[in-house]
Amino acid sequence: MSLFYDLKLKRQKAGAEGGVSAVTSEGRPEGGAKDSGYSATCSSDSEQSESPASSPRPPKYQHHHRQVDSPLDISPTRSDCDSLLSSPTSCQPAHPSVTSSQPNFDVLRHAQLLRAKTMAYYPTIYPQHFPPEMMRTPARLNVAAAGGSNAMMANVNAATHFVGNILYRCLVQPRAVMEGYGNKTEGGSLHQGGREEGPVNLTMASGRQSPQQSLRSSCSTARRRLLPSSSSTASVKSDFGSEMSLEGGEGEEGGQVAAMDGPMICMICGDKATGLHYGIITCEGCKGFFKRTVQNKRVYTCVASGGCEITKTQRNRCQYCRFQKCLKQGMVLAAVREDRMPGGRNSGAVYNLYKVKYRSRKRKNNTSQQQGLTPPNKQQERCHSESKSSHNDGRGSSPQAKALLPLSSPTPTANCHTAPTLHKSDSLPADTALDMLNGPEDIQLLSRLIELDQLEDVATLKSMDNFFSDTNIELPERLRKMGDRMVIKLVEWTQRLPYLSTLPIGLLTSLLTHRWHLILLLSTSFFNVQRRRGVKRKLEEDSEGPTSTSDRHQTLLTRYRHRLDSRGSTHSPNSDSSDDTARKENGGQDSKQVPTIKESDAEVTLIMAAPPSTSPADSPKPSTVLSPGDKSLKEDIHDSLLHLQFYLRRLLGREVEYEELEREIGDMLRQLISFMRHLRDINLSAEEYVALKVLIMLQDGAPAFRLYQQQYMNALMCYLVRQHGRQAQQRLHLLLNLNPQIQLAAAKLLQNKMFYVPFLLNS
DNA sequence: CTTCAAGGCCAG
DNA sequence: CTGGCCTTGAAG
Ligand SMILES: [Zn+2]
Ligand SMILES: [Zn+2]
Repeated sequence: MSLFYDLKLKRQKAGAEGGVSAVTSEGRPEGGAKDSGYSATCSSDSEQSESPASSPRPPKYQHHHRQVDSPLDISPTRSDCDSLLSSPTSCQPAHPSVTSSQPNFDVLRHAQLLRAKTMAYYPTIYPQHFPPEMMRTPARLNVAAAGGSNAMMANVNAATHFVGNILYRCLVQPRAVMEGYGNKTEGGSLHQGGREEGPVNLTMASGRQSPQQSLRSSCSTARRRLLPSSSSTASVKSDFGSEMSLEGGEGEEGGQVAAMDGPMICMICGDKATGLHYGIITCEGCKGFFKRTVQNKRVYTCVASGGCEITKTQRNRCQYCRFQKCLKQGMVLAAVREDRMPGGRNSGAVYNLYKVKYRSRKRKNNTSQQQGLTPPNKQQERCHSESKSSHNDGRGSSPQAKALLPLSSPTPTANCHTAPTLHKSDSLPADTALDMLNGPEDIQLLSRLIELDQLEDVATLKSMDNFFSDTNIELPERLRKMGDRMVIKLVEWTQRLPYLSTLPIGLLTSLLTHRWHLILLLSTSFFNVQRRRGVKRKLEEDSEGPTSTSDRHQTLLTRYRHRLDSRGSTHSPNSDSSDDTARKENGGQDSKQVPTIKESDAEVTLIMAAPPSTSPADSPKPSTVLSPGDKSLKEDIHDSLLHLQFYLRRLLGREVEYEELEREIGDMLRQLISFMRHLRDINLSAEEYVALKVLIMLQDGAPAFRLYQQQYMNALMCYLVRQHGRQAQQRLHLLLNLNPQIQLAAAKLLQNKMFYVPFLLNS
């Protein structure tokens, strides 16, 4: 097994509690498997450990002369750069191990799968944009092919060079870039004008921050604590209930849906079933397996190709495939209670997701009158007893409307669990194709994204430990190195992205060219927030025992909400934000949600695609309540200024006046800090962060990317549904709202030639 | 009071 | 980690 798996195993052991753990089949203790040979089906070819992608050659940057017009400008001069370009080490990844990560088989498989499917529906897309050879050769294979420099490597070099050129120039010479490339891009190049200003009034909340000067962030854990942003998602009342109830997942293959004969058969493994569990009929084992997986947020990997057969005797051979089957068969994630409250019945919202209802479990006629032309061959247990039909009707109209929108948010539920199902009847075949592509894999997509993000060390300058200390090297050189690393990281990152990794690197490069600033801003901001969180948490842990009353309190609160929820109570105790624990752990998420509950998909799309200059005004902001944050914001800015002052002094080797600094970048910093604070306040999770990043990169691009965008959007939505239940849509809206803010802040950074600032803040 | 799905327990 | 068995507790 390659390094890839070894790492995962270690992680599993290490981060047992709380965080998402990734495990492979091998991850299990031998003893666990009933039959020792469980690797029979899954073993497959082990990965040939590939050597880290040989580092791309340093790009040759060309610069335009420019004069240093600001005392804070630390851009290198042309001569500086040119003379340094030849440095052979400049582009060597600091951590070779990092670069060796490659998409695993699943990724490739999915990508290929998707490719195949999309090709079927869009016969014109690929030939047009992607040369066949490119499509046929997954990046990973190229790398593995080792051999000398192959075509792949050449591509990487080219891409690195290209993007690097631009990125570097943006970093140090934003003006040139803006003028040179700014307008030639179709989609979202930085909008020159960035004269926006204020509309980004996100602030709020209390909280003090401490500008950590010490870089103690543990970089290795790219997937830090994924802990669910807020454990109490069960807020009461929300008209979302019905919205969410999806299209009663048309059944697709019902697997061995026992003919209902005497003994019930597990729909997952065929073992003797003990009843309805999480939406379908399963055995005790599959029930427990599903519960543990969801509760512990475990992520598996199939060592084979993801097609392992799940039977009573083999079900323990591959957790990945077992879980996939669970999802495919319709087990409902939301049925696993976050508050762990036993007994009772699930709320209607969850119940509506069930494929099989408690009641009419015995008679499972199959008269689906839906529009779904799903082959009703295999009868699914579905009872259209009560409300179900009404839900379907309700949403029936929406799909049409959003069909044409590029960024329409997916329907909350169904996509997560049911594969091909859904309405194929609706208009465009295109959308049908999209739906077809949504498999249960969605659930794990985000986890995978987190794993392969690996941008933390760049965003925090972690990998540039000698960035400040190494005074032997000229500042320009160090800056250039930083730029190099960023470029390489970004390019590599795009190549690791599921689905996208098979695209010609030229396309990815093109995307990056137009979006790198947004991606970097989001990344740096996210990790900045992450670090503060980490520090804060640490302080808290140090001061108080592990599980104290606060935990219990939290649980109780959650339970309370859960109860109310299931009862359909109408009065919402949103005001309970006064509760200490609620505010602390929850970040006030619930109470902060804006009333704009049902945003039409159209609006969502608008927000996502809207240029910074216009969107801020119309997009509903999470207008925060109290504004004790005002003072805090000032403090934050002040701290950041001090922080920057400190580092700039080190970098420049001379004193920097605080006032001067404030004058120069105060404005921009205010915007940047506001954005970071906003991220903190909404408690952006790692999953949301990675998903958002990809979505931003793909936004309003070529139509060919819509499919991919939809993929990621669905994955995000699945995650949100799982985390926020009925408030998923609101959450999505909140997240998409970040886009214009990001564009504003990023544009401002470029405009002021201060793109290095967020990096320094993280150092 | 009976159902029965959810969570918990804990040998294996 | 698994999964058989037990306790819960809203719904009927
Ligand atoms: Zn089973
Ligand atoms: Zn498998």
